[in-house]
Amino acid sequence: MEENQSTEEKILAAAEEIFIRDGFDGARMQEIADRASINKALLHYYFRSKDKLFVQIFNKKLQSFFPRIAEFMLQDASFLEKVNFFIAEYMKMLMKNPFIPNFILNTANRNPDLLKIIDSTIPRMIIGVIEKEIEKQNYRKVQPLQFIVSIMGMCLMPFAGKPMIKHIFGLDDAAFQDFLVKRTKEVQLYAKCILEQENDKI
Amino acid sequence: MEENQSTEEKILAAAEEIFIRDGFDGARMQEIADRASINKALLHYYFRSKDKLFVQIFNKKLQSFFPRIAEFMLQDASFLEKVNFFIAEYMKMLMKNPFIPNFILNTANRNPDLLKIIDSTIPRMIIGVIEKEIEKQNYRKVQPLQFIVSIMGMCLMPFAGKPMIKHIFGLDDAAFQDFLVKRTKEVQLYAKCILEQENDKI
DNA sequence: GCAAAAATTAACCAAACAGTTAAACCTTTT
DNA sequence: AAAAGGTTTAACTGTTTGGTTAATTTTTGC
Repeated sequence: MEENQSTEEKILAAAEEIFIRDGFDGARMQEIADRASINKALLHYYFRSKDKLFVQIFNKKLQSFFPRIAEFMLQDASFLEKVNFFIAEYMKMLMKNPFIPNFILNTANRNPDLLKIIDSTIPRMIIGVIEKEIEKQNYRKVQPLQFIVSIMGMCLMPFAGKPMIKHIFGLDDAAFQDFLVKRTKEVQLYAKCILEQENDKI
Repeated sequence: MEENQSTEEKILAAAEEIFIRDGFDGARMQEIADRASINKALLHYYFRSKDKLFVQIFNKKLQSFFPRIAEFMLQDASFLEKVNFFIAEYMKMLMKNPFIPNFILNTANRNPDLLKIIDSTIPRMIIGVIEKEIEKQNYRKVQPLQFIVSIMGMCLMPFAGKPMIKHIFGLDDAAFQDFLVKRTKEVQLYAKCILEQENDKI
């Protein structure tokens, strides 16, 4: 625990760790207090309830889950460049926050109402961009939603499924890390394959 | 609650529902008992502890998470046929058990030791088959592990991320169902694209 | 039909939990 | 320097939880 943090920051940092590791139901207020090196009553002094503290953490993490790519998507780079950029940025974020996918997806499944704060303007604008790009370019008629979900699935899977993948394929930490490092380029390649597939092959 | 089930079956059915919906920490023994229409003490009479009951459910679900495809993978159909079969079978299973991905992946993340019962012989055999097929056929040098993880990610994502996808893209139940129905063919198409990408394009 | 065994229940228990209270402590203001 | 307001703590509370116990009911074996 760093000393030069304010109490509120210490609490948020501790709560983030515990909630992300244990989920809402598994997390204990006492453990959050211990990790922040404060008395448990202070948690309630600052955040009133477990729910309110959790929502705070969840909303914060939810924002990093949706990459800030709006600006880039509207630039006039080629579509493939945009897709590659998205994949690279997203994988970078995931490498830094490997437990986000599980935390967000699981919480969203248990309590979909928490998603209400999301502003869907940007994701839907991206769909629009993709639709136009696909029509404009000689890419086959990929369904934008199916395409996006596939890209996200390919990016997220190694993180959401890490223990599973490591176990069934017998990878140690080094081997898994190697797998992760190579993943960005592989997903970018797959995206290119999917987009450039000629129409007559379908 | 069906009447012609044995008490043990009633408990297992109720526990499955509750554990899959709420996870281990969120589940309550009392609620499982209520749903099975029995006294809570009976749970412990039959399964001793919450942990033991949970492990029973988890192991059962874990098996359906790994499709029985060993036989098919060893037949002499074409590789693309095998991949398509895998995707179709897996999507079929997921349609029937839409909450499995979240339950399994989340539990595995929180408690990787529970994966120890998995027999990895078959998954690794499949890797071997893919390696041979890729070498034999004129497919480019796809990395088998990357390829499998991608296929699984594309299949699982709609289920693990259902509330998220529905919300950010504004889909109602019907629209999401439509998305799901079209998904199998789309993933099969993507898999084909990935495999058939000519070497010189890379 | 009856005794032994298995199944089921109501009542209970100790631990764990989120949240509260009232007092102590520190910092700022005047 | 002392009042005031914000911060922190120890101790506590009411409830929920997984699990137990001892008694009761049902089933089984003879």
